[in-house]
Amino acid sequence: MAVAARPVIRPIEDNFSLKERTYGALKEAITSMNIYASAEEIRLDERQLSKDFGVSRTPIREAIARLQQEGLVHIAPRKGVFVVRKTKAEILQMITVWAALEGMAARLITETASDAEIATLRTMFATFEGDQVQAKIDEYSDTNIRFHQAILKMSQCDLLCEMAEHLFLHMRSIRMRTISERDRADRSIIDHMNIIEALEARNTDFAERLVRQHTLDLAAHVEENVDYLD
Amino acid sequence: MAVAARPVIRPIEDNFSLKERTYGALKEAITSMNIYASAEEIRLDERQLSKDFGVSRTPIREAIARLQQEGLVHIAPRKGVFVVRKTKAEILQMITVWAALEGMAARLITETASDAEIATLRTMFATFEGDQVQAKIDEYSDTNIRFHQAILKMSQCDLLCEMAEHLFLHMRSIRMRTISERDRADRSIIDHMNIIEALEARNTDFAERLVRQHTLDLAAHVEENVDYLD
DNA sequence: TCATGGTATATTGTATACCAACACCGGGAG
DNA sequence: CTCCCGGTGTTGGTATACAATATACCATGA
Repeated sequence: MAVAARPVIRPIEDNFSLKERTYGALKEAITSMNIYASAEEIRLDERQLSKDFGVSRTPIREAIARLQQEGLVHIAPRKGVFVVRKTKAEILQMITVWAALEGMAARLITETASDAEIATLRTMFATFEGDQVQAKIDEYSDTNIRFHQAILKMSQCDLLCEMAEHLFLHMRSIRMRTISERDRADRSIIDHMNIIEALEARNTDFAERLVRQHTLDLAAHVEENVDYLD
Repeated sequence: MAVAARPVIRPIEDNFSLKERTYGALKEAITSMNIYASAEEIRLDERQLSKDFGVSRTPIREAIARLQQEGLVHIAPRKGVFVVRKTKAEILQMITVWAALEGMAARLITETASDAEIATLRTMFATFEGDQVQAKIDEYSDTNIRFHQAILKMSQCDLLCEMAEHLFLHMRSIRMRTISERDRADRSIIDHMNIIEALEARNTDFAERLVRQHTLDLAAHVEENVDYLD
């Protein structure tokens, strides 16, 4: 059968509104910058942004309103819009909540995920056999993050994933590298393997406990070693 | 002594901007209405709201942008803004996350709260001695909600509290009354007492497990009995 | 009668002008 | 030298005009 002369299947690439694009651009800019590098507050000038983006202030303001709701910026009436700096206490709370979310994700995985899915977790660490971890410390850092995101995703609970992602967004500006440092990497990979084993064994309570404790250990580490906050 | 000619005491309560007040008003309106009463979508008309509130569209739009970010409304470009209706699956996910959060709260309570604080939980149920529960079913429903909020608050973790509150906001429109029905009230109060005991005993793991299971039981109940969603 | 295309209208998206409030700075008085 | 006060500029807040587009309705022709 001949193919009909249909013009073309054009899904019409997303016509994002200016508000949407401005929101995305600002969010990206904020999360990718190191907020804690300079001591002084970082201010967003509506009119300046308006010129930079080449749009009017209206979409800028709506984007800022959303960023405010998201907790990324603080609007000081008649003074300016400022990027919020999380306090150490707030970071610790975020990690605590993260521990709760990821722990629940682990539970769900033991109940619903397939063996094949769980098996994919092992492959993530295939390149870190033996003592390769120290050598590929940067690469491991990325893998580390992807591992935790994989756990969340595998839970099949979109909300869980979304909320954890949101928390992670706020922590991106803090250099995660310094958090999972060399001396922690070895311990980390052991934890991960134990977690995978618990998942494979469908040991719900144990898997949750391991995941929770692993994340709470991070909190303790931050509590003790991170000092460039506040 | 004559009263000085002070202009007025005015605590200047309305230091809130129009955007802020519009946001609050819309949020209150949305959460207090029963979204699922009618089958058709509920639309918010900017111009209508503009007239109702007596302000221009700008603050309305900024408030709507925030509500969108919060997940309460959906903006369909050039078509209108609509109050989002949560699906049953989304509700179940919210309850699941809630279980994780409140479980973690219970953990924290066993580690940091004072005996006196924990004791206050008992007083909440003082008026429901014996079989009073069935008689005061409505009142118990409120107490039930306050109990869970008290747990979150007592955890001393503001973020935990805030995120749970946010989840609760989305569920308010669903009649919680029907969720904690007569036949569940008895079981509920038993669970609560067990939870309090575990907290008092500082039994971290057990308290968490009881709290988590109590909430997951709710999820199972919703799964089975709630059918006015979707 | 039905399909098709144009058009009117309604609704949000965007730009811009103006306003009110606050910060900042400089000068004068003590 | 310090402190107060007022002018002035900057900034977010608000209103409104205009543009773009989705939708419904209607006319027209097969």
